[in-house]
Amino acid sequence: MATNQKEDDNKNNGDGELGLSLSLKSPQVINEDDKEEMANFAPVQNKLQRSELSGVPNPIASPLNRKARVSVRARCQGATMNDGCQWRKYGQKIAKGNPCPRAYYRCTVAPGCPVRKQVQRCLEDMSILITTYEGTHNHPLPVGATAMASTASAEASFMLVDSSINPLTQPSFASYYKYPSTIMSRQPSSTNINPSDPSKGNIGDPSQKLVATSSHEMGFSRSSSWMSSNNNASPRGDKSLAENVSAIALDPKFTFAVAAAISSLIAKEGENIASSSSTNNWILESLSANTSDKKGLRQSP
DNA sequence: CGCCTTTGACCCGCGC
DNA sequence: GCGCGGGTCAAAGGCG
Repeated sequence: MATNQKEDDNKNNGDGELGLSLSLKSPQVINEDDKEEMANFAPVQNKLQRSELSGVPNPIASPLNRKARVSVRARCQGATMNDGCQWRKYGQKIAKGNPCPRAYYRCTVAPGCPVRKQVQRCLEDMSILITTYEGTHNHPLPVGATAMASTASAEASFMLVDSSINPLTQPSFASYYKYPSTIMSRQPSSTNINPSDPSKGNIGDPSQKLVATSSHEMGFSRSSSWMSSNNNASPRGDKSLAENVSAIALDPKFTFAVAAAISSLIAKEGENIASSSSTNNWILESLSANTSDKKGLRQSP
């Protein structure tokens, strides 16, 4: 029931999450790593169009808004993650190849809100919940979500660097939102490349991981200074990337804060993001990638 | 009573 | 053209 569901969600807000994987995708360009996941959700685009045609009120629906999509992976024992929004379940299917049912939720915070989410357990690790948000909220986020979103966005301040943009010259995601405190760059997994040097060719490698540095702690229960693993830019310099990321990933608040943050950002600037992604493949890769083995989390299969 | 979940049916796109 | 699979609809029933 709804009450039980909410209780589960709340319960799982407090514990049980060990990490997450989060990605902001433009379905127009799909990396190899994302093929399977995107295959799982790709038909949504057409279905959303169909929904519009079938008379579902969707005052802000547009191709740009429809393409806003955020995928969040988090350890969660409950049926869903509580991200601060209200969701109504409108369907459930057992997808081929995954015995775990996929649940479909619609945002009910505001009537006609086009945002939907799909929730499915990871086949390879049943403790991981894959939540895919799609669409743009046409309403202010609830207090809880807004608080989490503002916390995460202001403190973590995600900057998306895509395959063709020079992070130093191109207005970034972070600059859109006027959160200048963070430097984020794609880091190659094996080579030592200074993110400030685009000539090194690190931009555009889909295998590269997005990492962020924050000028101060995120307000979570653990120190959450996000550091590049190899540029030694840390003002603290006393924690390895793995330790830092692990600390972040271990904090359940972070999971939901990030989810809410991205959702909020999309709500605010969905068109900006989408228009930017029309020429680029925006991908916010997992922050937990480096600790995925440890935590049992995996990147997109 | 209102809102929710459940669940079978239906619709549509895609591959063959 | 047909079958399959994913996504959505909507009726039915439950709960607070």
